[in-house]
Amino acid sequence: MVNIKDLAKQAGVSVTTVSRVLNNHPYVSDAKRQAVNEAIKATNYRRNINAVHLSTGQTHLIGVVLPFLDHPYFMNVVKGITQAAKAKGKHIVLFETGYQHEKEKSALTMLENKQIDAVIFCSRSHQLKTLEAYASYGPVVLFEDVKTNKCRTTFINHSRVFTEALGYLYDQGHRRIGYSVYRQTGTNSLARKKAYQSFLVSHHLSYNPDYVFTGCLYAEDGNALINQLKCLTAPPTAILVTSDQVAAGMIISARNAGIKIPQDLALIGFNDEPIASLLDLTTIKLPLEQVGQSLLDQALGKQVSHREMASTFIQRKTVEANE
Amino acid sequence: MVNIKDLAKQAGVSVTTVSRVLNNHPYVSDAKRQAVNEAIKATNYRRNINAVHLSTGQTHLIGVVLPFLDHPYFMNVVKGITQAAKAKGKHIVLFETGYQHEKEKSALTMLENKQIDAVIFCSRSHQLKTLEAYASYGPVVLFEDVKTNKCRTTFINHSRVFTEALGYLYDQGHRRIGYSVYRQTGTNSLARKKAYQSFLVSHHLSYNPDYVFTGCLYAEDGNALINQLKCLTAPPTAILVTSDQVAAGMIISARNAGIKIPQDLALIGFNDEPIASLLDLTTIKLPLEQVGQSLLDQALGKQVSHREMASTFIQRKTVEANE
DNA sequence: GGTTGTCATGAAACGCGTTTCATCCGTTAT
DNA sequence: ATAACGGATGAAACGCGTTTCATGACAACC
Repeated sequence: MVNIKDLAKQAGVSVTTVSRVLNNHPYVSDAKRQAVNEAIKATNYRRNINAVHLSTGQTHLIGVVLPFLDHPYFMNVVKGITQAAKAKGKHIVLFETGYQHEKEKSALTMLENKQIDAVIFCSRSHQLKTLEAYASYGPVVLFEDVKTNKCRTTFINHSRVFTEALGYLYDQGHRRIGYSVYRQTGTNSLARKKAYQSFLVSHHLSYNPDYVFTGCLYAEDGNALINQLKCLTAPPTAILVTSDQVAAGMIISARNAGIKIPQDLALIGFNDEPIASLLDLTTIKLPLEQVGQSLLDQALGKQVSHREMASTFIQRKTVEANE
Repeated sequence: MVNIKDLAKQAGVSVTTVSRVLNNHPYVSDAKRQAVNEAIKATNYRRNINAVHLSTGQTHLIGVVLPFLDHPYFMNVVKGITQAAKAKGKHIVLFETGYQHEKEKSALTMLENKQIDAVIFCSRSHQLKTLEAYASYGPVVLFEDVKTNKCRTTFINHSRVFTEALGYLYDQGHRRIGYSVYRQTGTNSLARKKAYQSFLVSHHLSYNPDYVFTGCLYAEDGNALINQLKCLTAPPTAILVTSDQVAAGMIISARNAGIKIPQDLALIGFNDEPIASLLDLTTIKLPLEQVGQSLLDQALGKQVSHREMASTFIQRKTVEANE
């Protein structure tokens, strides 16, 4: 294997000059630059990436922490992150945690040990403070709407999105409106809860705990949700479902249960996953790939920044029946 | 940052001995081993991973090449690979290619440049010969059933699986049997085609090109397939669908089109994706996570090996209607 | 003419763990 | 008693690119 030293000898310059050519630095005369380039070609030189890493102290590895890989929501974020990473010559290290504390911690420890340059939390179970404490070791990026001057964030204003969606359902005549989430305590869920409660108050509706469904993530959970619904004497007439997966499960189960959508039950999903268009599901599209790109961008950035991403309401046929 | 040299001084031993302790090598006396371990604790020493990489010449990075990330099939393989990688202290570099030649090539080039230690092809568009040529630079692992003594393989015998499934449908009385695949030219598709043709011959059935559906990968494609079906005067009474995604799309579209499943159309899916149980889809489960683990294992192994993985027939309600 | 500044260039320091090789010592085998 | 061998240990070589700092040359400015 030829190295930069051989190259220098071959081109009749110093290793510094070679390095400068390699990294496109200024202050190299055209003659020498060309000589180096020729030597590179002649020797089929390959830069030793490990030596670069040792020298620069960077690993070019970005940790990506998420609970589940097998869900379109996270998958799309990862897709965006991966694309952006490739463009920047970075690699990603996946931490599929299932919200286990220790697994999240292992990502933080790797950041502390400089085994990764930065870490992106797509979702977390650790406290914000814990993550902030590690921000001194390297960039910590969050996909959630929290106030912090230590971590970078890209987020969706779930509070506003939820409020708007609830308002839309209200305007369609719905008065018994429910919603589903996965966790009760995540930042997003908390924001939604707050928005929901505020909405009820401002519209003079009473709170019914039976209208709030938790643990909903996959299509099977939508199936279970429909079964729960059947036990209610006054079931909700509309539900905001925080994943199209779940909504899809609901639509399929509802058919079997003889529940007509949207007549008996209106649904609004989230994410605009592929299944949504197939089932004509009205949904709120989130720009997850862009979110991923943004997250990676922030992971590489110098400054702490905060970015809000917009969502899009996609009207199909699970709220209003008319074509 | 303390380094191995400081550590050696602190413990009163040579760097070699420290290295031996760090790597659990034999031939270190208990006394020295303990002294080193104490020094490690006292100084909060962290091994510089980049120095290790430079020294060993390994990157601990494994390339994973696949066409699409957003499909349960590949996602599950990646999941298995990622899990196994974590256990072995390796990291994965994803190459989402969309079957573009150049993108696949970039993975091979990285292998050549020693930027990754090995590369796993979950699916490929390049010729086998091309991949084999790169096997001299590092392990090349394939998820397909091909004869090669240069690349390692983990595979499913799609030919046998297909033959069995076709036989099952035949025994159920079906004589107009079709199948769907994504690509026409992939190893798996070719194996299936062969199995299909052989099956027709041995069962004295005639070949009808209208019964072979290509370009089927996502649920939407299942929707399109049903539309195609409606144009046929003698549509197949049973279809082998090589992804539950597609089968799911078909089931949903079939309902809207008034096609009864399984009475009018029997379906067997593949992969046992989550949606399959929800829709009571009879399917052939592939152990994709285990496949992923095996692939990674082979990527790290010294020897070229070939492993067949078994599939499982999961009977639900899209072939036989009874009970 | 002297000062200041820009461009060009290379020597040397820096980052750090792994592994080979030589050596020394004590023990077992002959 | 002596050769042979295994265990223990450290010096030194190896892997290699980046970056700081010093220096020289030349142009521009006062």
